Amino acid sequence: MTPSRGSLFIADSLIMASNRNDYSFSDIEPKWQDYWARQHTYRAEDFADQPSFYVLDMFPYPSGAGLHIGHPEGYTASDALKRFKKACGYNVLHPMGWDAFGLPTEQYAIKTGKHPRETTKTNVARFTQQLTQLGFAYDWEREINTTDPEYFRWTQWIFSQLFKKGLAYVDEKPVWFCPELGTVLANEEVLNTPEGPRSERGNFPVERRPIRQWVLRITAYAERLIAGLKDLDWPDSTKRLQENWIGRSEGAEITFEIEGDQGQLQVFTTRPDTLYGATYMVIAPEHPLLHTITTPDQRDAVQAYVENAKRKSDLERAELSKEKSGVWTGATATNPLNGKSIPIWVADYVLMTYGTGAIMAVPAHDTRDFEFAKNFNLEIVQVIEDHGAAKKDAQGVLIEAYTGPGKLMQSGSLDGQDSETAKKIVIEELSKEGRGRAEVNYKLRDWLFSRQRYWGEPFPVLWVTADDYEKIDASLKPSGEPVTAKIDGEERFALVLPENQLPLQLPEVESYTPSPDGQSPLANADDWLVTYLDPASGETCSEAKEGWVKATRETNTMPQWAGSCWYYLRYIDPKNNKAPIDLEKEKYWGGPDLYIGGAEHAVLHLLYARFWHQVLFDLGVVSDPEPFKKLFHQGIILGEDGEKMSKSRGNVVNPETIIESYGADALRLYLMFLGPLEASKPWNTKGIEGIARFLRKVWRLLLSEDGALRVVDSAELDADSARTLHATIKKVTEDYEVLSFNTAISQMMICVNQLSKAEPLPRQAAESLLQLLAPLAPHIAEELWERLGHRESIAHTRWPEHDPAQLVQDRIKIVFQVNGKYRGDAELPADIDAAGALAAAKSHPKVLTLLEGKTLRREIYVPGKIVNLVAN
RNA sequence: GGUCGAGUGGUGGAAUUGGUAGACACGCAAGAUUAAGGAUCUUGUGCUUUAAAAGGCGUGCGGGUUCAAGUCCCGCCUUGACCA
Repeated sequence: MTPSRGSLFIADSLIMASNRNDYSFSDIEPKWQDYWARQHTYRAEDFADQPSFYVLDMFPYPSGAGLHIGHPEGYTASDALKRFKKACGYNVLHPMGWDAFGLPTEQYAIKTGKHPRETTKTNVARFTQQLTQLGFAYDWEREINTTDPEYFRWTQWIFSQLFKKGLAYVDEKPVWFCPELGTVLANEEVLNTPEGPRSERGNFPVERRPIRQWVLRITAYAERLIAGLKDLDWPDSTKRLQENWIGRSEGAEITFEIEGDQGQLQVFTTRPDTLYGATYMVIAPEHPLLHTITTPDQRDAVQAYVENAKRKSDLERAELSKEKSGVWTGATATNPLNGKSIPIWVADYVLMTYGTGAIMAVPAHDTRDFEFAKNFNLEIVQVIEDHGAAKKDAQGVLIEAYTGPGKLMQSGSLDGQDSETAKKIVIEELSKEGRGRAEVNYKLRDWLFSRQRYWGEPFPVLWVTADDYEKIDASLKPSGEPVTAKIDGEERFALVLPENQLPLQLPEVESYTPSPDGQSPLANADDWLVTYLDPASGETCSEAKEGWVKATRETNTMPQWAGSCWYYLRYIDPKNNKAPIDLEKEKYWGGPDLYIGGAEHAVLHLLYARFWHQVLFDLGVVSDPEPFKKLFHQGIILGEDGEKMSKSRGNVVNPETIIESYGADALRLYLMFLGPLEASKPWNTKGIEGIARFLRKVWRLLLSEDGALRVVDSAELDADSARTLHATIKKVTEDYEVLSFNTAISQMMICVNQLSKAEPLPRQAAESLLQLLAPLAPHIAEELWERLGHRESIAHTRWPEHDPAQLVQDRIKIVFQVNGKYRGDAELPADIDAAGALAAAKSHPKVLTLLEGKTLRREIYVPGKIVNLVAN
């Protein structure tokens, strides 16, 4: 294996020669990466007697493509912050893990037959290597992987808790199904495109199909999810987004009698004050009462209309700009306030999934109702005064809905009331008669929680017959109503596996391909599918036993969101095999002090995780109802052309090639130097030269070309350099705290430029500079630190503090303005008074000429800054 | 259509309790050094009038407040994100 001693020796000495004196990042970087890993430099210690700081990144999906340049952006910020906080004396927790269930791996398995487990392993190894190469020093002892049975065991456990609390149920509503992907999708995973509804992943057409689904009752937490937002330190835009997504609206549920004794119709409205203006009603094509109320002569038209509506998406149907369609059902209802008879129409702009699936239409004051009424010549009655604000034609007829404020009119006894008061009166009157009540409605729908896929967490659920269900111990059942479903045409009851039966592992299957009818690949794993169960303990066995009951397993798997809903908790206690997390550890670390991740997860992941966390809080698993107190969205790195990086555009920048040419430190610094962390900014490969120069300057600042140290132990820094150094310590410290890395780097550049003029360079100054640089460029900082003679890592040194006394200047520049324009300046004593400053200004030659022949009207002196002389 | 955000040199971006706009970089130009350089160093670089000195104009557009506005207020334009 070894060729010959001689040749090796020569090669070594050659490397050494280039290595000693030049900044050779390719030698330095692996050395320190290895050091941090072996020394466990950034190990987080439970219960250490220091303040804790937990910084969390959104963990990646380990795709086959490896890291792209977007990953290191946020990860550099968190790595730098972690190193900074540690130097400031915090016990830091900065973990990393893998959101490894998911479609691409499974697609790859379908194509190649390779088990997703194997692909995941390969991809994780690649990602780990790439992250290490970037100098990210995680506490790898806390690494988690959502596909690890020891992890998803607790994901399943959390699902069981949801099930037992009655927060999980099975439904067979129409859901989005994507034939291409072979799975159903959540509303959030479907995009509204000009070609109709498409899957977010892959942009394939999707359609509505009724399929048996697991659904989580997130709507039960809608109120708390809105209320909890208030105190979070999140970007306002993200909070607003979640708020809109939950879509709370206050209003009333009102009961209309259907004429001809056909029962009642419930509607939800946010404008009960406009009830007198309700001139017709609309029910959704899916409304259960539609067929009962439709009159025989309208039946065919209604039937045809309903068929047509099935093909449209909710978004398509709700589109404002679209021409409204609809058909009269032949039925009429009675307006509960004025007893007027109004027609009931069916129209697809009313959605079954929102409110009650029926509305009272007030065309005068609702845009969509107005368009509909115009289209079908329905009566329009204005009941809110507009005082000339509404658009009307020459005859004084409304030409569009008036949605503004105003007092009531044409509303009987309510005339003259303002809307808000009228709402209350109407609700009060109706509820007295039992025809209505105040009601809060949410746009948020329950969370469709199952996928017909292989590569996901199996549900810890068994289906049994009604008779057998009776025998099952209550601890395996939901607290409220049983969860039932028709499976193969027969009614079955759901129960969950007991904790000691978890994790429920995925079976080995021959094919990962889902069947075109929406059946999961798990449905073909016969041995796994059927099991026998002890009704008392929930223990299972593949053989039938005396007194045990036969059960079939749930064949759906959980969506990718499941694992990411609670991973931030598991980092705190990754090896716990008694509970998802130990409460004492949870209390010690608290939630993440900072969560850094892209804004694209503003509604999905962040809302789901908050929901689970609230449930875990109710269960006593965690001590705080909110998981992420502080959130930061990094912007995205665009391609050099200013467009989003994508393979098809060919503008993708690969971090590995940048590291090869410039090193990880340069890449890290440059990513942070590009602009504010939160901004989207274009990559520019040329710009990294400036950073590379900066790093070489730092190297040369401390080491001369022959490799000798340039620092002098006992030297004093000149006043200018000292001021710059201390100003830099101050600014960099403040900037790191708020993630303003771009300005911190500028300041360090200024400092290096200044210090390179200082001769000799005191050791103290050089060391402070390295400490400031270390969070962002840790490799070069460690290397130079070592060459300065230190035996211990720079990570263990205490963060430098600036000396305010060094910042004080005895002479300062005062700017002179005449009539608000700069005309000169002067160095004046810092403590100069107004009279002195004004006198200095007035004696400045240029100021003198400008004031000549003019009368001085006003003199302004802003202490330490500016003199403005107003004259004409 | 609505909501929110953003418009600053050739480029990325600094600067907001209102106080010299363009820090720091990239790029470009000139020079030095070098066998060479995609290395290093120095100088210059918002636009414009001018030989120069010295001016004028400048933060999307138009108004306003103020001694003073990139920063505050009003209206508009463009653009991005999200929602409908």
